[in-house]
Amino acid sequence: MSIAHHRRKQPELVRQQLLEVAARLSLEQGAAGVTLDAVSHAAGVSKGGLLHHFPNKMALLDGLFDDLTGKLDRMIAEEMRNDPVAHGRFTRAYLSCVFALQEDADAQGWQVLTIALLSEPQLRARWRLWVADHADAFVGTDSSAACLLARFAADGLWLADLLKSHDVDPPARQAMRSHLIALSLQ
Amino acid sequence: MSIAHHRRKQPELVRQQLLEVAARLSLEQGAAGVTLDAVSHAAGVSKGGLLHHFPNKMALLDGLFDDLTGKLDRMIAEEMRNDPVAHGRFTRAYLSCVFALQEDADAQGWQVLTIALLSEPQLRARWRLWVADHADAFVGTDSSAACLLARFAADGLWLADLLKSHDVDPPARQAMRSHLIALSLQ
DNA sequence: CATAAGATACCGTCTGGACGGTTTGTCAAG
DNA sequence: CTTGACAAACCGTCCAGACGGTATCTTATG
Repeated sequence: MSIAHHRRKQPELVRQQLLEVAARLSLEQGAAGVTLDAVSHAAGVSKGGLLHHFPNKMALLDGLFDDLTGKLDRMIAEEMRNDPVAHGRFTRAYLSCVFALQEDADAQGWQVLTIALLSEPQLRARWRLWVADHADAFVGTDSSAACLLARFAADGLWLADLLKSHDVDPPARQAMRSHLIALSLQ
Repeated sequence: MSIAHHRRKQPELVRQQLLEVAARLSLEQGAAGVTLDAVSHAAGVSKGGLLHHFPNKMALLDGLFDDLTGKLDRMIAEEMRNDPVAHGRFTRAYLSCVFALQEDADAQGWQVLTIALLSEPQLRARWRLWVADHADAFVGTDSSAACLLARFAADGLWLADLLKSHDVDPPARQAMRSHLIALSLQ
């Protein structure tokens, strides 16, 4: 009898909403705040409704993972298309994405994902796979020590942002980025 | 009637054991695996026994935090004492510790701490404090962009080790370290 | 086009188990 | 004999997931 029961059905939108809410909740309340009850309620859907879209909690986290790595892959592909230099091309695209992500609307999603990644061994394994796939794919152009270092530094900055442990002002950020791009070309 | 009741009392040892086990458990089973039941059982102590040493779960995590940051502080101080160059001295000490930590017995502890840090807003705050304190203390010598970058890169490598997402062989590791030390001197 | 017959998208309740924490009791050391 | 170091049973809460139902959508058929 409730609203959602009678409103126009929009499964894809509800699904998206659930993922979005899951990301937001973990930001605000920590990973422990991501409960089926909380997510479904905040998304304006019953728990049964949530479990219809995602048969269990892991599936929800997997959905988040797919969603975000999908976007990341597309962003990276886009960046790589605009880069004429082969050597370090993937690394530079990765850098661009990580630096862009700080102000992006998806930043929240990435943050929850990081937390979930570290917490859930299963998602850790999926991330490992993602990294291995890309390392394989770009072994010819991006396997140098310098490129690896540049990517690690980007990860470190990203981690600092996540923990809000350092405050890096925009000019310093830009300088850092230039430095890392130079590294990727070396 | 049980063993622990009759064995020679050794509270400090039990306390240490509990911290150690908590670290190990989260490594093997993820942060969710760190339950009072699991920790106490694996440490050969009852839950009541655990709660005697740590009045609640947060106190256990706090204990872990104190234990590890204490060790880190001592390691850093030790490294800094042996470094004649003032500029970037803290950064180099930090680098040494992070690189040393990979093979260290405490590595596990640090890994659980990272996970807990990301999961628990309260511990995030404590880490923020630690970073702020050290940034203040060494603002004269280690606040350059190059030093910050070097530390970020070390964090990134550490994260990669935690996630086991990249495999960096020892020579590459060494090269990376040299590079970062050079950065800290620049 | 109408409509029956599924298929899909939900709702709301219930349950079993886990988990953090309390309380009470017991033993041993000083 | 007091106190610290545990044990063991217990409690309230929360949570993942199951289940049975209802409403809307789609499709095929007459």
